[in-house]
Amino acid sequence: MNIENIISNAVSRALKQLYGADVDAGSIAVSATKKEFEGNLTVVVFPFLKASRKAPEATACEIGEWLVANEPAVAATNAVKGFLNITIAPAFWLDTLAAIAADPHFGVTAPTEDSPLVMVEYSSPNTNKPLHLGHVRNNLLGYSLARILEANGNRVIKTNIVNDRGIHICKSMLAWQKWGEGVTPESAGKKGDHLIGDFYVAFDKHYKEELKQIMERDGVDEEEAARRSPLMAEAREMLRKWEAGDPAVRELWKMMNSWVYAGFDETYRRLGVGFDKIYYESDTYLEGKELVLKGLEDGKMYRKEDGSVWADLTPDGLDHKLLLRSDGTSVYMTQDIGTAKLRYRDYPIDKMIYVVGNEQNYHFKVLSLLLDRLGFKWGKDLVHFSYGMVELPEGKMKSREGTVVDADDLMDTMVRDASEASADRFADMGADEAAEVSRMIGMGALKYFLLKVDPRKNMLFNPRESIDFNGNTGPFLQYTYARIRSLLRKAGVEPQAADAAPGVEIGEKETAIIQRVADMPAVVAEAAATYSPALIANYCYDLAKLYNQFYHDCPILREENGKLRAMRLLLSAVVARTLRDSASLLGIEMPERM
RNA sequence: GGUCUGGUAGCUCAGCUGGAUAGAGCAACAGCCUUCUAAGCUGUGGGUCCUGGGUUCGAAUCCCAGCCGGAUCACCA
Repeated sequence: MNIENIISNAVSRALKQLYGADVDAGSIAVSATKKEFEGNLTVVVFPFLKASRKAPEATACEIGEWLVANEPAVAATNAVKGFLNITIAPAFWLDTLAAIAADPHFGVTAPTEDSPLVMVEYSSPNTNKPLHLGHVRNNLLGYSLARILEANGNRVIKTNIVNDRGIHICKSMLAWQKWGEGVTPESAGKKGDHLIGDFYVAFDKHYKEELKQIMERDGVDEEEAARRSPLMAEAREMLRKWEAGDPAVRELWKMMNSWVYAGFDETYRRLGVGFDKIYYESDTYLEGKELVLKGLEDGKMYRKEDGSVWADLTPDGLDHKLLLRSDGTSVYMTQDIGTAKLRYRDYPIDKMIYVVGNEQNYHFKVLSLLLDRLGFKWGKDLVHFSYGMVELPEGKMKSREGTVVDADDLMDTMVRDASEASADRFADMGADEAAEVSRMIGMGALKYFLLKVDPRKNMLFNPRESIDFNGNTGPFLQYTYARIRSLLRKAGVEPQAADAAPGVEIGEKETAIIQRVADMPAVVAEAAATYSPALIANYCYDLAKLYNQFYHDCPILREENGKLRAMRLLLSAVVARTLRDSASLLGIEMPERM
């Protein structure tokens, strides 16, 4: 049981004995004491005034006296207005430190067979272009979220739905046939996803030119020109052939997609993300139709006179939603229903989380209602983990204007900058280790930068700032870790839980750190409940900052009191481990040296 | 226009289940490396928490209205 609970329980008992009031311990607010006041924890007594029928300060004093007399963990209290500040007994902090040190999995709850089965969908790329900065945010959020849920005792399946079919793929294929037949990633010396992306851009360029010519030649507007475009007609014809299973088209499609997947795999590997199960839209896009037709039969949908099928969502405050076109083909929503069906067939999931940008908020609101209507037990409370766009200082990312930040280029830049900024520090390392540490730092900087901000907000990605390794950054966490590891190496002993010996003098800084470390399970639980990697990031930063302050003021290796030195080493080791474990929930790796 | 979402220091962001004098980082300025890693630490300056009402012992936080920004409202995905 953590200290907050001990205190709130004790206060609850105090209220019962002193005033005969029944106050649920869970409703008593216990928070960290502000640093300008004395104490570790603070209880706000204003809510108890009705029961005590006394002034705030008098009530706080009475409860404080009761706590000192009856709760061993409480060493002293002081009351300021309606705030009861509580100083926890040093022995309690030492016990806490020892207990944390003795538990190798502190802060992490392992899932069991009965744990909820949660599926997290993230990444979900199109196969016509390489991943960009927006995908990076998506991937890091999705992966981190999965880690956090796992650390909080859920069974998690990470999944990816690859959008591998459609008109956009055909554009790339057509462009390859027209302007690059025979070119392969090997012959071009390019990652497959980048190569395909180039052809997609080439299509767009030619298409734009063609539109302009048609508009001038025929004197029509853009919309009409698009209808007359031979290029677009060819692309559509290719899509038709693909859907009909034309062997040549399917063969080309397979080959080009395989190039793209090889490229994606490399990007995923560098990002440090992965999946347990990948779905391909080409396998799932027909699946939803059946469910929709079944729903139609059961009267959950309706058919218009042109043959199209709709869902009436007006009872839920939304609109009517198209599910099958008049020609019987499915739309995006229907495909997502189909994907849900396959997933549920494959796994008996209890909860589904979709990591998808906030431009699709409406889509997922509708999907939730429809899945619920169609009988998926997790439909009603599926989670759309919605995140905002990443903007650049120059404005929005627009692929057409070439202001997209490519994921691979970005990672290259981060690692290169880390390497350059660290060249002097790494002088005593071998080339391999220096490269590996640079990689961890560059990636750590990127991951922390993108994960520390509230996901649902649009964020500003400032390339210059992100490679500044000062301040509230990933490298700061890594630096703190590496420094502690170095300290422990120099100490030459592995600290033991028993080093938190009774009677050791323990200062304010140490207790503040133990208090923060002890928070980790609660922080993980809250991050899991609120789907918030940012919470973990801020926790890591807090802890690292506390430790750095401690480090500068309190000698460790030079401490002459053996017990005190051992305790501080133990504390350092515990901080290092907590930093490593919590940062790993963000996918951030910790170097032993830097 | 409807719906959703955001507005906190010059900039980037925390804090939001109501609690004490609203916090970090960057940028600026001033200190601290013969001592465990200075990618650090300490200090100074910097605020109409968008505005106006309401709820109450107490509001950045909750409610209502308004202003500003973003997203969305396709037989696209």
